Order: sequence, then structure tokens, then C-alpha cells
Amino acid sequence: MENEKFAQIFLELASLLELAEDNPFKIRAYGKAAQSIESFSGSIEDIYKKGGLKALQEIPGVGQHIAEKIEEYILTNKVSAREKLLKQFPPKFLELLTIQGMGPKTAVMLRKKIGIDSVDKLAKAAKAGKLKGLAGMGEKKEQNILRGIELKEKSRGRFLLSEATDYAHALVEWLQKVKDIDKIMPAGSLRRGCETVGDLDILVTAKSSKKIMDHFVKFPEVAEVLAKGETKSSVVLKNGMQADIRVVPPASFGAAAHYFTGSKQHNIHLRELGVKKGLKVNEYGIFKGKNKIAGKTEEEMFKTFGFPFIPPELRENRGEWEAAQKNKLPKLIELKDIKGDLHIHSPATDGTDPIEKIAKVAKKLGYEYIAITDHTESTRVAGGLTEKEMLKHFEEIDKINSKIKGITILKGAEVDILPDGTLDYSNEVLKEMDIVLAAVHSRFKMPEKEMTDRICKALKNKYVKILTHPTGRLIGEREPYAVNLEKVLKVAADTGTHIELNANPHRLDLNDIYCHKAKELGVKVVIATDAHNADSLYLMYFGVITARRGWLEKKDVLNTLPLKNLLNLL
DNA sequence: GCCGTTTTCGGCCCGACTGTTTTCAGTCG
Repeated sequence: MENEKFAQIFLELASLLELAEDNPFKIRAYGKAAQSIESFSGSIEDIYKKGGLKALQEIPGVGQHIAEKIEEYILTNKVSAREKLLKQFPPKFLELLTIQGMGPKTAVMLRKKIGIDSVDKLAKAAKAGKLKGLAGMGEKKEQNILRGIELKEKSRGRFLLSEATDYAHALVEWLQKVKDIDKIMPAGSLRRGCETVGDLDILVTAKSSKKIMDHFVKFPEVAEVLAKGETKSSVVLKNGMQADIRVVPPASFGAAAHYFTGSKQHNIHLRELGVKKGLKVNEYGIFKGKNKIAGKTEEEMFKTFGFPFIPPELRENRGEWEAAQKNKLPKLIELKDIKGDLHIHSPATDGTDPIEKIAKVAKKLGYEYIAITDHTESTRVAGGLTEKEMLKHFEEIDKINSKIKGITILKGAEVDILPDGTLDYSNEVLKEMDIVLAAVHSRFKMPEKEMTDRICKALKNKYVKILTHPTGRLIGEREPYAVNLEKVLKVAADTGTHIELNANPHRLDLNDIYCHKAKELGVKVVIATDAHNADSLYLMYFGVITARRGWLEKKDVLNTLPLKNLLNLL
């Protein structure tokens, strides 16, 4: 069972307890546990099976009672506390909380007073004007609720990091037209490099904010203004994405940058440390009584508590504070460390740009090498080559290689792993290649054990050097196939095979958590774009930022090696 | 409900915006 499932259960329990007006700290404890479980690397279910309740309680935020609930769910597929609350607050009623502006207090009040127990009923009542006049409800609240319901229908949830990045750039460019702006910086999950982004957070420093707010809500992509205040405004863009802006004085830049970058749990940790030391931490600075003692830079924020700078990608409360305390933060990989791209398709199969053009862009990126790795026979939809065609294709690459100066083109292929775990090319052909990639492109719905065995068998082929897009997921479009990645990584460690972090923003596969796991197990990661045209080589950025989220350093990534060392290793 | 080199009991992060209020509750991030 996925960790996410457990996380959802505790998030739901937190909502249910809110409705029941239970102890707010208890509610927060459930929320905290949910977050901790979701980002836990390793399977919660395995932890329980190996170490029981005691092992579960090793997870931060999980104590006796939550551990017992996890146990109950594993054994009976139910949590009785949740079942009991769900009787009182059925799922349809719970859905009210997903509407912007509707919180537990309002939901409970509306049900008590006029029997509203679903979004449908709420919409009808609001349209009929039956809400105004109730406690704390007026004309505007009624309209806001209707708007919230509409917004929910339009909203697309989370967005790919790449899409959010594009909008953030456009918004920053728009804001730069205002005079008197000191700094503009996208913060939030975008700055942390999360694979999906819920909304854009833009931080601005300036002495006065009125003009900035006026200009912000006039951004041409704005569909609706949710709130507009003196220092903080929120809008919904035409694509359904929410964008928030916050203006603070220049002297508070560091504190605000830290605060608006998050994550929430990371921030709370710092504030709790503050409380223990008698300091108050907020978005304006660190305060001792009324005196501000830090806040101009992020470095200062960390230094005040004796920590080195923690890069944004690590701020998930996944051990970065402990590592910082011991001065054991990783020196994260950077884009400039990448020496080449090892997964590229050419027009020989489903790529669109000639190899010469790809090589030219790669040179511009400062690469020493690229690998052309086209599809093999079984991936017919992508025009996979037969062995004979592939060998002919290699002759073409040789010719281009001899013509082009300043970069080396490696010959390879993305070979299909057949359902029985064998490859669709013979070893005689594989040994002609500089680099062999292997991938699953068919029969995604195999049971976990079969899929795991299938992939592990392929890794044991001595010619296979890299497993590409290890789970086959497409973010928001296709679930990963059922595979025991931990087992795959262990086999990769044994066989000296490398694992791809596919940099395409739709894939980012391996994800951050398993990158970390790979590092722990001593498996080197290859960050590659899987480019089907020259422009896609620029997607390397998304791979690198994901690798940084997985705590990877230069030495953990294969394609940071200079050509000579790479060839030796292969 | 969790957690602890100031605690095994008594704490638990902090502030902005909105709308409906006569001083603040609810919601959000």
C-alpha cells in the first residue's frame, strides 16, 4: 500500500476532527503526521511488517495512537475512529471544506441552521439567497461562496513545475514595469522545485506597495481577483492557477524569502526553535522582544540559530534541520556540473531534429558528449529500429561524429525490456554500442512482483548500463506501474547499473524521494532529458532541480563525469 | 495527539485579508 494512502487518511481525520471541534493541537498533530508519512522514504507497510508498532513510532510525528491506527488500517482496511466520524460527517458533507472560503465553522453552522450537507445543496441555497441573514453571513459572503463553488469546478488542481515556471517568469516580467521595486522573487513550491505547483507565490520588496498591488491585479492573464490588500493580494489566472503576491520592506527580504519559500513544516520547525530560545520568527524578521535581530538575508535567518544556509530544495522538514545542525548538508549538484546528455532520440525513430542540430545546442550548453539513443524494434509506435537498421544508423552517427568538432556523440539505444525480462536486441548488437539504455514500454499493468522481476532480470544483462524512466509515470496523466523500486535499486547496486532521473517535466522519474534512496544504496543516477528535439535539451534544469530535492551531489550523478572517466566506467 | 540536554506534564507558529462586527471570528497560507 502506498504511503500516500495513509497520509490521506490522516489528513481526512484532521478535517473530520476540525468539524467535530476537537482540540486544535490534536488536529495539527494529525496533519503533521500525514505530511511526515507522505514524505517518508520507504514503505510504511514494510516498516510495520518488519518492526511493528515500535518501528512506526520512529517516524517523526507518529506516536502510539497514530501508529495503532496505521496498524488497524493495515490489518482491517479500516480505522474505527474515522468510520465513527464519517457517520457524523459523511463524505459529501466533507466536500464542503474543499470550497475556498468555506471552513469547518461555516459548514457546521449551515448544516445546523438550514440542513446543508452537500455542495449541490449549498449552491442552490446560495443562489436562492437563503444564506444571508444567518449568523455572520451577509450578501458578500453568499456571493463569495458561489464564486468558490465555480472556482472549484474550474480549478485544475496542481500544475507541472514547467508550466508554473513559465507563468512565474511572465508575471515577474509584468511586475518589473512598476517603478520603485527593489527585488522580485518567485517563492513557494516553485522555488523549492516541487514536481507540481499548486499556486504561484511572488515575493516583492519595496518601500511602498499600493502601485504594485494595482499593477498586479491588472496582469493580462488574471481571470479573477480573490483578495487585494495593502501588502498581500491573490488572483486566479485564466488557466485556473492561483497567484499570490506579498510585498515587504527591503530590510525584511531574507525573513520573507524564507517564510514564503516554505515548506510550511520547515517553517514551523524554525519558529518552534525560536519559541524555545525566546525569539519570535515571522516574515519580517527574527525578534528578541521588540528588537529585530535578523531578517535582511536568508543566510542571516539561518545563522541566527547557528545553521548554515539550507538550499530551498531541501526545505521539506525531511531531515535538513538535523543535517544542518551537524554541518552535514549535502553540497547539491548544479546545472553547470552536467557534462552531457545520455538519452536523446533522433529522426531515425521519433526524434524531430537532425543530430547535427542537437550537437550544436549541446555544445552551446557546454557539454562534452551526448548519446543518441533511439528506440528498438518492439516500440513500433515510435518507429523502433531492427538490429540491422540500428547498425546502419550507427554508421551515420560515426560519419557525423567525424565531422563535428568539440563534442563526442556516443552510440546507444533505448532497448525494450520485454514482458519476460529479456531484451529485444541480441548481445551481439548490444556490445557494439557505447551505451545501452533499457526501458519498459509495454504491458504496464503487470502485477508488482512480475514487473519487478522483469526489470531486475534486464538489469542483470551485463550490457545494460542505465534503466530509463524507472516507473513509467506521467505526472497527473498516468500512474507509475506497480514495481518494487527499492528492490530494483538494490539489484542496480549489485549489478553496477545506473538509474535515470528523466528530466522531462511530465516524468521526473525517478522522483526526489527515490533519488535519495538511490544515493543511500550507492546507485549512481543519470540525469537525462529523453529529448525528441534540440530545444528539449534545456529540460535538464528540471532534472537537476529534482536531483537537488533528492539530496544528490555531483559525485552521485554519472553524467557529471568528463568523457574519459565516463567511458572508463561504462 | 506528539514531544522533551530547560519538561513524562504542559506546552504546541504567526500574520494578512475579508466581512460583519462595534472589537473580532473565520479562513488561508
